[in-house]
Amino acid sequence: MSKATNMTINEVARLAGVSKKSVSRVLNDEAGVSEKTRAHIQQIMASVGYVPDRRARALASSKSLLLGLAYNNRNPNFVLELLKGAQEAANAAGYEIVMHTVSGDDAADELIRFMRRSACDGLILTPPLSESATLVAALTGQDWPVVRIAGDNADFELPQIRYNDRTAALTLANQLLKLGHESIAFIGGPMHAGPTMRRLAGVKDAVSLAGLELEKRLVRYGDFTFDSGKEEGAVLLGQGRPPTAIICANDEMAAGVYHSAAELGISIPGQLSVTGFDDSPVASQLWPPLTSVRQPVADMTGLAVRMVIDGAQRAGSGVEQFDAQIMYRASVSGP
Amino acid sequence: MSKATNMTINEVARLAGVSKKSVSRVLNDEAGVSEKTRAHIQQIMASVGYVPDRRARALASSKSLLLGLAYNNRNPNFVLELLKGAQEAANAAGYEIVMHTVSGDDAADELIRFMRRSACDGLILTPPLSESATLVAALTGQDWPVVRIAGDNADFELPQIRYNDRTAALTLANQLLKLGHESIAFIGGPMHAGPTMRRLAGVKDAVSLAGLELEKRLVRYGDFTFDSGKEEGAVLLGQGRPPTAIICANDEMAAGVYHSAAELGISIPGQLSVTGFDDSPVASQLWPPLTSVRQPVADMTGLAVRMVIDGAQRAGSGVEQFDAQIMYRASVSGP
DNA sequence: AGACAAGGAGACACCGGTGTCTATTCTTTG
DNA sequence: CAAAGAATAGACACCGGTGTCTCCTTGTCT
Repeated sequence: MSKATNMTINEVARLAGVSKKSVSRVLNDEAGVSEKTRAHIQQIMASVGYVPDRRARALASSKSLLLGLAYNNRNPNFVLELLKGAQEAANAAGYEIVMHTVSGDDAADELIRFMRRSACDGLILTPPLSESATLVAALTGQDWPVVRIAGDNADFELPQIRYNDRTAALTLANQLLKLGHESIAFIGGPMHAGPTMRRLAGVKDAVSLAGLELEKRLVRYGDFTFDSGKEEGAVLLGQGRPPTAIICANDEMAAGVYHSAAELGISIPGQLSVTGFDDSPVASQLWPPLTSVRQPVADMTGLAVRMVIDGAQRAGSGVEQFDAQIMYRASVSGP
Repeated sequence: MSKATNMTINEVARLAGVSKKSVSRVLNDEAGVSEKTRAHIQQIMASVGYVPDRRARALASSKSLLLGLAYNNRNPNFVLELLKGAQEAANAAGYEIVMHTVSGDDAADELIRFMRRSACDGLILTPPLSESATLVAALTGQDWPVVRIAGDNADFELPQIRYNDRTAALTLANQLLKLGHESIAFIGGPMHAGPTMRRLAGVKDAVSLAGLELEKRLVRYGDFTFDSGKEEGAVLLGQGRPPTAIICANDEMAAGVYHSAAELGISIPGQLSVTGFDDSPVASQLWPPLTSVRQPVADMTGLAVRMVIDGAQRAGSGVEQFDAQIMYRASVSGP
């Protein structure tokens, strides 16, 4: 309803009968203004609906109050969860979020150019971008703060928000073992990729602890797409001794496994238990609903935003750990 | 790799042996500089890697080179498609996209405050926000350009990018009729909501044209969620004379119908044809793959961005129409 | 050759705040 | 009660560009 008022700090100062510097002090919660004067100025500002000009503040203080959020993830739910957490935390602190999709080959160059163009005050790197060693190296030592959200425990110098998918995979596999599964398969994303390796490692941990061995023939690699899950699922289920449980590195691939199982007439969870990662909406929509690993994504970006704003550039300083939650659903039962 | 250089326009001007105003002219493609001087200045700028300070430009020109993208849509794929198209077009023009999720009740107030805080140069309204008459009214006449992306043909004063889901629904229903279906059902989102009403109208159009009638008992309303689709699907399929085809107003609800059909032992497409809207990834992942209506979302936001940048505020000026494409898949066959 | 028009380039104020330094006022203390 | 010190407020330059106005070239026409 209210139209823009276009007040300037000078007019407010004149109305309040003080200098514009005093108004500025009140705006920025600086010391050096008596309580009485401060209250008076605040009252004037409120009554005329004064909103300071972001552009002028940006120039004078060399802070743009913008934060960059870089992503190249293919999972839309994941990305929007990231955005949601970031936006809430940013707005609460008077910042705005500028999204940037990394699409080219040279992510480092692209992001550096983005940061210069946009004049963002800091950058939040999300997976899988955040797990590229070369990218992280290139962004270390730039003159703006960067926080990584990543699952690895690499000893980079950038502050990190870490989620522990290895432990989550271990817990998940343990649960399957406890139910009596002895033939557990794993479908990862691209081989050597961080998430794939961590989740595979977690499964291996659990199987080893149970005194069993993860058979090579039961470890397959897709590319996180539905089709690849379907394909690798078909390979696994078409074997002589098919597994009784398949742990997939994301929900899309698990959905693909559902398809393959249906085509082969294999019932879930009767003959086959299936699990996923990410707890995306599709997990609840599959039939039977898919057991999946849920990461507190929005909380993580929220913290990342606060860390960037605090200028958390102190080297190697922060590795904040977040734990995953396993959403048990009907896609899992005893063999 | 390259570190920030922090050149100022003054230094560039000194290096080039011209006034800073001339550099500014070159930066902004203004007239008043001879080709020779222009080339010289450009060469200097390139050689020192000069990037003008966005903050200073913003203050001096009262343009922030930021565009707001407001959304409250629940479909992540849709939102990211919007973002993708917007970002590409914006970056090409030197702009950045600031995302804003509308979450509160008073969208108008929230957006006006957002625009003032963020100092964006313009706003893109996406559905369903863009179809709220009160919101559109409140945003009309503000001192920044707004472009609506919406399916209605309301005669608002704001420029609009229009997608035609009514016609798409008509075409879809026609196809089903042609296949021999005489008992077609419809599951919409909330009653009275724009998309629901338009899609329903399209279906009604087709049925009427075929000399048939859309039975009241075969029109149901959900809320665009998987669960509601499942529920309304169960109602439709549990009736005495169940429909042989169900048109759903989005893919999520269609997925719900799949569940209900499976529980009742009804085969798709053998005994029941199902269609959705949005062509979200889930459409290809359902079994059998779902026939769905695809809107060129990214193209629409791309155009929206260009219109906002052009300051397309000339009242009632633009209604640009985009046509939908129907992705025919195996979920449809003759009865 | 002289006068005039048109285009190219520069000087300078200005956008709306913040940073720094100085002047004033109010306390506190010997 | 005077002097010293702290707290408060203001003056003014400055951030790095753009807008406006003026001046100086250069070319053209009579």
